[in-house]
Amino acid sequence: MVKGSVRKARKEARPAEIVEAAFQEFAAKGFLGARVEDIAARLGVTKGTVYLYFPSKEVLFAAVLDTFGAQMRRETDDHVAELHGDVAERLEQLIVHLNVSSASDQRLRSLLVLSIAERERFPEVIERQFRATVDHAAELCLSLLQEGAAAGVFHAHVASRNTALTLVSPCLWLVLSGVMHPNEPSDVDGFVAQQLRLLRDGLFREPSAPSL
Amino acid sequence: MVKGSVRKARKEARPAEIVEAAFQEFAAKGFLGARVEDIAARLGVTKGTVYLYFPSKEVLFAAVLDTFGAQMRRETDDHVAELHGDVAERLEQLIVHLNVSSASDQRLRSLLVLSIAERERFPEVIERQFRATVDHAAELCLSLLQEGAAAGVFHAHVASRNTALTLVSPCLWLVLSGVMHPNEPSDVDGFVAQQLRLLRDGLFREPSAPSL
Amino acid sequence: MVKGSVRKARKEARPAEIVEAAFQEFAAKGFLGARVEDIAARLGVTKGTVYLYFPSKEVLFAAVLDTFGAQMRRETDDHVAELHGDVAERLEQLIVHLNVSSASDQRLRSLLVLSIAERERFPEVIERQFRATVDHAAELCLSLLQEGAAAGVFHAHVASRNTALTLVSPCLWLVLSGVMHPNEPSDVDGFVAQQLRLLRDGLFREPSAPSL
Amino acid sequence: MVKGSVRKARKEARPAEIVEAAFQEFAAKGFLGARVEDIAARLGVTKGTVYLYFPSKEVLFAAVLDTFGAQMRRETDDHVAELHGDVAERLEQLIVHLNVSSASDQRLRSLLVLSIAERERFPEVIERQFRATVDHAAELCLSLLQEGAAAGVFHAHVASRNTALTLVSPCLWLVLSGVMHPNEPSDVDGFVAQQLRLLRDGLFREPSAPSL
DNA sequence: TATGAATGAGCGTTCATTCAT
DNA sequence: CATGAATGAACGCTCATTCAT
Repeated sequence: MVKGSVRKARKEARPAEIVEAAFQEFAAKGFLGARVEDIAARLGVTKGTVYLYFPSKEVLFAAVLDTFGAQMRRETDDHVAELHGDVAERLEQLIVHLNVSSASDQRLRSLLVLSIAERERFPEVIERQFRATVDHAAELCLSLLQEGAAAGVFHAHVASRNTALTLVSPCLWLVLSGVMHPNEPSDVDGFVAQQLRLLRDGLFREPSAPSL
Repeated sequence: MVKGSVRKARKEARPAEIVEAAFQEFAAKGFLGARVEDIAARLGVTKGTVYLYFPSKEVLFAAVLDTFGAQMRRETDDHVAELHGDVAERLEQLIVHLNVSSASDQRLRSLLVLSIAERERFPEVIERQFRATVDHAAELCLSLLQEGAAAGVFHAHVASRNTALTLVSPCLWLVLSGVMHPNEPSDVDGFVAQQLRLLRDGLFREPSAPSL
Repeated sequence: MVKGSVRKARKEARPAEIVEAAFQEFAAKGFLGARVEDIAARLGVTKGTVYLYFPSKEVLFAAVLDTFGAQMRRETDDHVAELHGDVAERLEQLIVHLNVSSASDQRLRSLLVLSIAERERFPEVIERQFRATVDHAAELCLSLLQEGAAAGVFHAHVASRNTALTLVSPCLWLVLSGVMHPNEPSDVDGFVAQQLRLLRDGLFREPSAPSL
Repeated sequence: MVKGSVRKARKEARPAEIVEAAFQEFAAKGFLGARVEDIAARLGVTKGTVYLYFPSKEVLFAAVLDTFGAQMRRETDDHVAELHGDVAERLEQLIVHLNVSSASDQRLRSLLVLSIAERERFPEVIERQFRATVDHAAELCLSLLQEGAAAGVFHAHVASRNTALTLVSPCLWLVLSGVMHPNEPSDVDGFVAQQLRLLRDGLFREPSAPSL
């Protein structure tokens, strides 16, 4: 009983371990730059072992994206399910959450990097991946904007995809900033506070300024 | 004599031609995926010729980033020099320009992609590159925000880097969107109009809503 | 007890089963092309099991050749022991038998293929093997030719190895044909009948034609 | 002029050199056993060079078979064109030629070996190859048999493919013998003389013996 | 200045073999 | 007796780089 279960547990855990290690290597070096041998070395095994579980580097890469893409989407959805309060409060919570995740989640950074860098080599996987993260976030935003507009809380014209994308865009900056300067943590709190303030007050001291 | 000067012209034009061809290959395939032979083939020469002007693929890559990074920066600066009108008008013009460039300039897309994909392999070159584009745009924005705040046109608190980054962020979306779906052109005009409207009116129908 | 003897029977039968399965794989794919895992899979066991009975793929291959080579030789000898009638009748029976075996016995084909393909890798084993089949058949023929010549039934000069080889050669064609076109069964009956007729009548209408 | 022609000559000669070297390696070790590096080493170059001329080991193998198959067929046809004398004389000359070639031509041996060993891996190439050698020889024989039968020189029934194959079969023995025992040269002259004698006189001292 | 044949280090992948269970 | 996860040597193929022409 116990005898078999040790190996079995190992075997069942391996694919996830490999995907995790591969994620790190791919994120750091890109698809071509990552060596299967180095992925294996992260687990303390040799490259042959990787091929026991994945038939090729390509398939492994796709598994990495699918695994973490699904994971990110699930986590976002879980968070959305917990939003509470009126529509303005919920939108604020969503924006804060997206900003905080973008700034702090290493996986998100890596996914974006890989999606951009390898889009030509794995178009379908990455398309799926991209829809599951950036597009998905925009859609969540859009729902709340529509709800708020319908309730008369927001201006009617903000119930648009363009607004949703505008609200989500600062997260791209956070992700990008994390990618380019991983050692200079962003001031997320200040950043998101400023975003919310802009949304509330706009740029101008005089409300409904004529120009711009 | 004439022959000589044709040759000379050729010789002097070659590095730039090679950098241009290399840019296209690198943008399409990444640093590792691009073959020196294919870069040469774009010019109708053979790979040996590339090595007459650049000692290695690495150096060529750095030259590509530096050349186009400087080019982009110069173009942005040139545009900024032509801004006119009051501060609000100039900010609007800048935002429109950044959005339009981000949506339509293939070189911008490629630079961002390469910067992200190869950041680990060429950290210094890309750091420089990144500062010359994204950071630079944010700084230009910030100047105008500070000017507007000082003049009392904008809220005082918007004279911050965080605001500048927020304003610039939608451009990242446009670049990203162009990278991921090059065949589905974005609705830049509608997108930028919505950004400007949000900046003017904020989200809420009731000005100065208490929460958010 | 009963369980034990079942196991024992299993254990004793295993080497033969493995050799049989290996023969099929080797015949189909060659020594290098055959995978130990596939040999094992034919028996419904895993590759570790093969190594319980054979220390290496090489040894297994040698066992395959020796086993089936001996088997073929034994079957030929058994048949020869049953030949009856006068020497001409016995020679005819032998020729028919060799032809029919060559055309119909899959094992013979496989042995010849393996002998030819792997002769450099296993020179001794295959030398043995070859002597046990082709050379052996020629020797059996030669005995009968010598007996017939001594009895004055055949021309004296046919009591030679060269004649024996000539008589045996058509079998090579049948084997080869079966190897190359396994789905186009040869017309063995017509083929052997024609061989016998040639042996009886020669090529020419005028007996003892002067030339040729 | 001279400058370029040295390299050009080299380049034009290379494919043939590589095919020749590859033929030797493939014949000795089989397709899987032959290493591209060893093929290159026979020419004093490195494996990269082989790939300048052939895109893969598979293609190189096919080129080897096609090159030498065509070569053998051409040589046989050339010889047939020079046959002279009456039909019996020409048949004799053809048989002698086929026997001598089979015994002495290393290329023929290698082709047969490769055809047999790699038939599953390269079915079409080898089918073509086989038709160009063995089948082709039988057809040449058949033509003469038909001519002789029509002329009333040979028995009518020998104008059959079965007879042709019977006449050609001893060549298979010579080829096979050369493959298996390259250091024991066959007694071709005696062997072929015996074949011809059998064809003329048959086996029996009494012409038209009743049985067999 | 330009060529392109040649090099050789490097990596993806396979598979015979081992051994802890 | 049997398993099958793990190993690691081997090989096909690629491509940046060199250099004789």
